Amino acid sequence: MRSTDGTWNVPDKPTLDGLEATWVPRWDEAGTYAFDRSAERADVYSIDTPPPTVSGSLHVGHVFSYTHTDTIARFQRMRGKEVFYPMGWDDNGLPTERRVQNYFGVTCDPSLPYDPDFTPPTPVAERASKAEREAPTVAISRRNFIELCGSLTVTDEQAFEDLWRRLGLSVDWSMTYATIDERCRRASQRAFLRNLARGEAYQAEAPVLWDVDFGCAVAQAELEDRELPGAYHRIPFLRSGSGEPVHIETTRPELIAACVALVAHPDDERYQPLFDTTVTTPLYGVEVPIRPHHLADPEKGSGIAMICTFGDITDVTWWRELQLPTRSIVGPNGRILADPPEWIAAAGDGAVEAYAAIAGRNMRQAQRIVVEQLAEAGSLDGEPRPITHPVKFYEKGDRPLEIITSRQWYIRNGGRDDEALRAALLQRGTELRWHPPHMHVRYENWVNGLTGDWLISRQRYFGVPLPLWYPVDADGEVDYAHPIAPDEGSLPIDPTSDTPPGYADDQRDQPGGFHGDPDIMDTWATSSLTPQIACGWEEDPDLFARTFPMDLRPQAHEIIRTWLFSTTLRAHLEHDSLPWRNAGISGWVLDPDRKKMSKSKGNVVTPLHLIEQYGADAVRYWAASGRPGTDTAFDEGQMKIGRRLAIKLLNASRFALGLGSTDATQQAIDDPTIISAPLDRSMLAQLAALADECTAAFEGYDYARALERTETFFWAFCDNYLELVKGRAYSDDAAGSRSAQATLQVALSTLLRLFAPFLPFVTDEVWSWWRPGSIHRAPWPDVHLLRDLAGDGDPAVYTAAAGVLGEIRKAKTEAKLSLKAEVGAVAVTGSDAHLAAVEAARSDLLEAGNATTLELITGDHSSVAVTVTG
RNA sequence: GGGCGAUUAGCUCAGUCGGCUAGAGCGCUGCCUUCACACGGCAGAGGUCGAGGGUUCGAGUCCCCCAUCGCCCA
Repeated sequence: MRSTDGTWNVPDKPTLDGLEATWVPRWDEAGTYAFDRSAERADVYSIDTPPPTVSGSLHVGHVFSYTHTDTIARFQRMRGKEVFYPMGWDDNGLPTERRVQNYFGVTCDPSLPYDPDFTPPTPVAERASKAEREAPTVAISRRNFIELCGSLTVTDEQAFEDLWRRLGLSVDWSMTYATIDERCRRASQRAFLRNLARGEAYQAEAPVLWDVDFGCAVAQAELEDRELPGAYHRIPFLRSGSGEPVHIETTRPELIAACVALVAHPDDERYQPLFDTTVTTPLYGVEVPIRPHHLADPEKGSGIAMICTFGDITDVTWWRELQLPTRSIVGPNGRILADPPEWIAAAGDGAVEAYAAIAGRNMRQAQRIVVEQLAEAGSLDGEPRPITHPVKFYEKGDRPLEIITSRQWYIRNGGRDDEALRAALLQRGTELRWHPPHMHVRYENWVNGLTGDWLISRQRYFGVPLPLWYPVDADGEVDYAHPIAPDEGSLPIDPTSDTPPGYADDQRDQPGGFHGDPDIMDTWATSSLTPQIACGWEEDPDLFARTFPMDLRPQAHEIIRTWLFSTTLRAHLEHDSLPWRNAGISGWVLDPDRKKMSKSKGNVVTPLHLIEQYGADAVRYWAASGRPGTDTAFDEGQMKIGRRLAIKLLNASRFALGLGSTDATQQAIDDPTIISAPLDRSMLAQLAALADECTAAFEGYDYARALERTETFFWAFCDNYLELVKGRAYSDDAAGSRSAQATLQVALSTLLRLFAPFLPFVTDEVWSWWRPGSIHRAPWPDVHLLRDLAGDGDPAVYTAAAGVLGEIRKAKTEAKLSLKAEVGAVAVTGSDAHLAAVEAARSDLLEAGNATTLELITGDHSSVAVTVTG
């Protein structure tokens, strides 16, 4: 406990128990981590913390990466930087919608009116009977749904904050934001409107990847490939005139009705004669041309492919580049359109009849039916040939994506036709300092692989609304070409409830009135602005000037393509700068089978019980042992070691400080000759080297190295230095004792501060026994001061003495004796330099080894002979 | 298919500019207790550094190639 009268207060029986409960509130009350916004930019270190998704539970993967960042934050703070370290919550978007749906058993129906007296249903998990738990979901209005999302996230966020505090994150909790809060909605809408004004945002009626279950467009960054079984169906198309068959092979026969052309490679001699002739589709008899295109793969299937609008993204390329017509048959619900489209109707009754069989069916049903129809018509050549192929999915989705044509909003990202922008973004990637450096490659891969602009509109509810209205003409048609934007001063707005300037509310969706855009923006469209949001862009120019561009973006590697890239893009467009100078990329936590921990695999470990069992410092120790960018196995064994280290710190500190409550540190600073013993000076010289190394490691974002070196030094310090000076420290030799005490205090103070970024609880606890203030606001060890105190100290003395002491211990252990057993003669053979180093620690060695004589023999080889007398 | 990373003791990992006999912790084995520490300490055993080739006086480290695993991209 902290002394109040200047005396030390070293407990007899120090313990780790209850440290979190003591220190979390104490740091809070003292404002230990509060950001001082009067600091100049050069003295600020600002961190763009990843806002965790609050709809899920925290797992050890979060603890892992957030601890890495916290060690950097604490190092920078001790180095004298004013650390700007806010936390955010990502509550915006689909994960929250799903959680609310499942938690309360509700669904959103935008056609329902708002119910101001709405009472949320009892959470499903709290319902008394099975029947109640299995009751049908309750449909509620969009606004009620959004309010419910808001209330649940508040609860979730509090639980997250409590855990983060308990883990010891040195966040300034007064600056927390949430991606759905008013400030974020305003920033997100403002940034979009600026993109729009500069021509960086645009809308287009175009084919988009579409999740049929969510009824929502999906961006390239949200895709993932999954290997699925499929089958090549070999199907003849008949040449117009001759009726000669041309066989195509397709995995999607159900889309024949959407076929607009066949395509083969221009160099493919088999098909060259057919180019610009036509064939008719089976079942429907629609005439389509055969066209050449270099993307047709002669090796694949029969080498000639059917182009449908749209079966996959290659179809979209062909459709665009060959300027083919659009013949869509799939609706937004993932089912075949109910009414026969015009080109089918025009092809005659047979076509309409064939189409009617699949109208309204889902893709799986439609395929089965079409295959049967083809077989009956003799239009299926052989059995379907099973294959496994990659299919595009929404990363959170359950069924393959379809491609449908719809009006959506985009932000230019260099992926479509703007090579200058792409080059500029690649350049930003080289300006950013990556830790570890090889992560830069992932960014380059992604930017180089972009195939289109960023689709930001989403047909969902809980998110930041697109801040636009559209005029409705006299015929009641919405005029999308002339969007109406709000003034920045009125943000944030919801166009489905707010009225545009110059209109009255009763003109909503009326001829001559307006229509509010019902879409929301991609969650990344808000998350990509976390530096601007955290730093107070356009709302607090003073704060912004002191914190932006930020110093560090910590994040995991799998979201380089989404979060890191989109943030870089937004800052480039808005500020013509990088959003931060450094990117610190954490690896993943793997389970013992080296699989990534994820909810879907069911192998996640939640952290709370680990903190309870081992202590926050121990859990942090495990996390900080994982090097930047390196995947690390979850290992409770490491936490046990961390806990042991923390206990060792308590006990070693108790010893070092238990010799007397005199501040020998200041005395030594005033008069460095107080530290007179060669061993003491030697150890301090090595300690200075350690501090140097740790500083360099932290400056290179290699916290793990700093921890490892400090730990190794400390353990040897306990085994060797403490044992060597113990006798002298307790002895009547006033000068020797004083030298030992001063050295112990300097060393302890230094080691505690080197450990402080990793073990914030135990180090502040020990600090409080004898030092004023928090260790976390104490200065990082001053290497120059340590070197001054070490004076002419020769590092070899400590090393040599530790070596001889080790040999004495070994001899006693091998003789199965207590380490306190008496030893007769110790004879050290070695070079003159080595012997001189041993000689310098003679009396400490005799005392620590409980030996009677120490003989030094010059020789070519080093050895130590110990005569155990018993 | 292209790229990045990894491969060192039973396990988890260090190994910085190429330089003594390749290190640590865990686990295992043995020993030592009360004067900092049994929530402990000390010591011991344990390795063809994934395979092969090359450069070099000298390679875990640099180069080439291969294998396996993971990830990113197509």
